[in-house]
Amino acid sequence: MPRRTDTRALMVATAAHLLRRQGLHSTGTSQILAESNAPRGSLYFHFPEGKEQLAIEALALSGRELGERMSAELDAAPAIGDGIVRLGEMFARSLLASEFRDGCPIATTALEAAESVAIRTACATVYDAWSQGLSARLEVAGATAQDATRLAQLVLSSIQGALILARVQRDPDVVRQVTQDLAEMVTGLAPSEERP
Amino acid sequence: MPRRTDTRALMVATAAHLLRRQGLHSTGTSQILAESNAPRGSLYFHFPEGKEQLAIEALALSGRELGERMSAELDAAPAIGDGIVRLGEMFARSLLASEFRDGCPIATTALEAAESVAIRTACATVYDAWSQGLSARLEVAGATAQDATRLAQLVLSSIQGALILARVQRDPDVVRQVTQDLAEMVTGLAPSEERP
Amino acid sequence: MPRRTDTRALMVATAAHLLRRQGLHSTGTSQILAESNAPRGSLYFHFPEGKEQLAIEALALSGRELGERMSAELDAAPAIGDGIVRLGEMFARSLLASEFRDGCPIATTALEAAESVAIRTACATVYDAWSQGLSARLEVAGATAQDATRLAQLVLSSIQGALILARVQRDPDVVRQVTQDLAEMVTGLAPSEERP
Amino acid sequence: MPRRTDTRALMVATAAHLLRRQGLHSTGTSQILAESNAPRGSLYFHFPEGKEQLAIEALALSGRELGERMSAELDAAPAIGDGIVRLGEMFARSLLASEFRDGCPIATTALEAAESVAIRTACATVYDAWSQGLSARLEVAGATAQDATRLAQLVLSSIQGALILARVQRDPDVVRQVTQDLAEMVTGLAPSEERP
DNA sequence: ACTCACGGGACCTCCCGTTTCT
DNA sequence: AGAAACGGGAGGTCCCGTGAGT
Repeated sequence: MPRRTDTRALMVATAAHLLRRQGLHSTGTSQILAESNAPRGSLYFHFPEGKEQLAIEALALSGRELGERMSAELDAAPAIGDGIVRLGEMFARSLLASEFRDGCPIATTALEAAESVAIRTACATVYDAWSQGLSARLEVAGATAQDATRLAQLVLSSIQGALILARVQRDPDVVRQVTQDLAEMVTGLAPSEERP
Repeated sequence: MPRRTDTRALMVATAAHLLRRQGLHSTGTSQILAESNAPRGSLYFHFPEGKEQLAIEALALSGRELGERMSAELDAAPAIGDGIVRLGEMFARSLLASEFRDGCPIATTALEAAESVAIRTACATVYDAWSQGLSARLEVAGATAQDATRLAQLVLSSIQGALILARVQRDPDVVRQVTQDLAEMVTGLAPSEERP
Repeated sequence: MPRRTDTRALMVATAAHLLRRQGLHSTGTSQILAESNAPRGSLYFHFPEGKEQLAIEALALSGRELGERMSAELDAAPAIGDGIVRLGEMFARSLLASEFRDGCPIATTALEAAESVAIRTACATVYDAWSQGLSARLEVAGATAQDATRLAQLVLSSIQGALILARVQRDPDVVRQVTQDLAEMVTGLAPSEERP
Repeated sequence: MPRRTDTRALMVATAAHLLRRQGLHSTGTSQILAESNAPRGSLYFHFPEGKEQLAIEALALSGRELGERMSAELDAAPAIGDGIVRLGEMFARSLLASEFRDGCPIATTALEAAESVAIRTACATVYDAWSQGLSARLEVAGATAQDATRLAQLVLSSIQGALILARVQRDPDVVRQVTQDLAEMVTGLAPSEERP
């Protein structure tokens, strides 16, 4: 017997997937419903606020999932620099596997939905979380708190931008190059406990 | 009859402005028409292919205009690093002056319009031009051709990404920080004729 | 909630009526909706394929209804010839009662919609059904299978053509004359069981 | 040096061609203009009343041209019955050569444009002319004036209807069968001077 | 004599949200 | 909870006709 949350969760997951590929305005509620095998009415039962509420939850889900994948990649490498390179590889693979449709699951919606405060906030929250994840690992690698924050923003920005360029150029190389450059930049860092 | 190009050019400029702020799907032809004080019929007279053709010309216009502004900023500083910092300042000012609506005039459309090859190509062309502008100045500053290309992509990516983050966080600081970090990175470059 | 078929059926009936009088291109979805007292959204709920799907169902409805009326007229006369004359009378009355607007409910759309295979097929199906109805009765009246088929096509063609002429001339006499001529032609037939 | 009537005549001919294939509502002024290589303004210079005036002239042209072809076919056969069969062959060839697009050049517009008195009249005029051409030859073949008129209407109606059926069935056989049946029907006629 | 550009209405489609009935 | 149907606004496209300008 299907639990009541199943349909709801499926709708969020479907929305997350479509938002990543198409953005907010290209993703109709009808498409979400069709791909979730759910009738129209169910959307407004589970999400009384409608499309926006669903989108916000979808962004949060994408943020969590991709955040975990990013953490896993970073932790899989001994040095932070290698971790960043792995990040680039991961995104490059996503792009190739999806014919350059799967870039950042947040960026498209973030740029489109400038008019909605709620959606903008949801995007900001995800970016903050990712940034903190990066920052924490940069501190462990030897950066001061301040440097870590700055470097995390730089790394995040560069990858975000590279994903845009890669999509329009249909070539994942930018992502790889950028992450390699970033890796070199952070290689100088020493483990924090060994600093004078 | 007004000179034939007036209305047409105004429509392209209006579209460029709206595309930068809202992206493609949030910008209706009606809005473009209304803000251009043009009747419906004129759109399909001047742009037989419709909205897509108008969008492509608008993207090209934005690309040209912003490209020139970027070049001007880069050339206004003695060192390439300072030029990049000026770039960041310029974008930060745009964001503040527009309540964080005016970011990159290409990025939103680039991410939204993945389905349209013509629009994607138009975006790619603009990014290429910008990248080459950066690359040329990096070569003058002493980078090898190969390094210049890589660094240009890194600079462009970082700024693109920082503009996204700045918009959702409603804080232009990321742009400033990122450009400062990039400036440091390129400071080591020496004018090419002085290299060993 | 009203029983599910009401609005839908009303829309088909309205479309059938308008198609008969105006043809496909002169009949806007707005007019169909207005005369059905239905909101826009209902059209694409009940007919996901849009106007074409609605038109096809309307043609089928007209074909069925008029087919039954034709059968009734044919069966109301003892001899097939008299039946054909009754057919002519029926069409003449329709023309007069509608100020020459109600001719054949299929013909206008059939000629207009040459570009749409689906609509053409729908029209062909109706004509086939009518032709077979005629043919069956001609066989009963003594015609061989082959003659019945040919005569049915002749009768159908003549009436179709006469309806066009009657509309443009605003005079139903052509229809009456043609059906009388056709009646004479089939009077020679003897009931099949009495044939040598 | 092109005479001023050249463009005008070309537009009428183009319109006649398109009206035959597509009918009135499917034929935009833009298409006529494009296929005539004429600018928009020229239409209203040569035809101040606009599309309707052009359509009326086009219908008249088609009526004249096809009337002459029909007369030629009728006169090319010794007996009126054979002439009618030739008529059928001619129409069957037109259908086949045009992938069933070229039927009667008047009928589609006649049925579509019920709302316009002027167009309806133009169609009626053409049908009258054709009918009289047929009638005259039937009289020569031995029919009384009254019979000739009736038979002409029957022949015209049958062919008109058969052209509709042939188009939707994508098979020109109806036209051939119908004209053969009509031929048999008029074979009994004797040259008028030999009648008692 | 001819043309560019305007002018805006109407077309079909599709959207998102709601209501009412099972 | 789910499902069917309503409700109407807005989307992009394309139409036909008109004047100001050569």
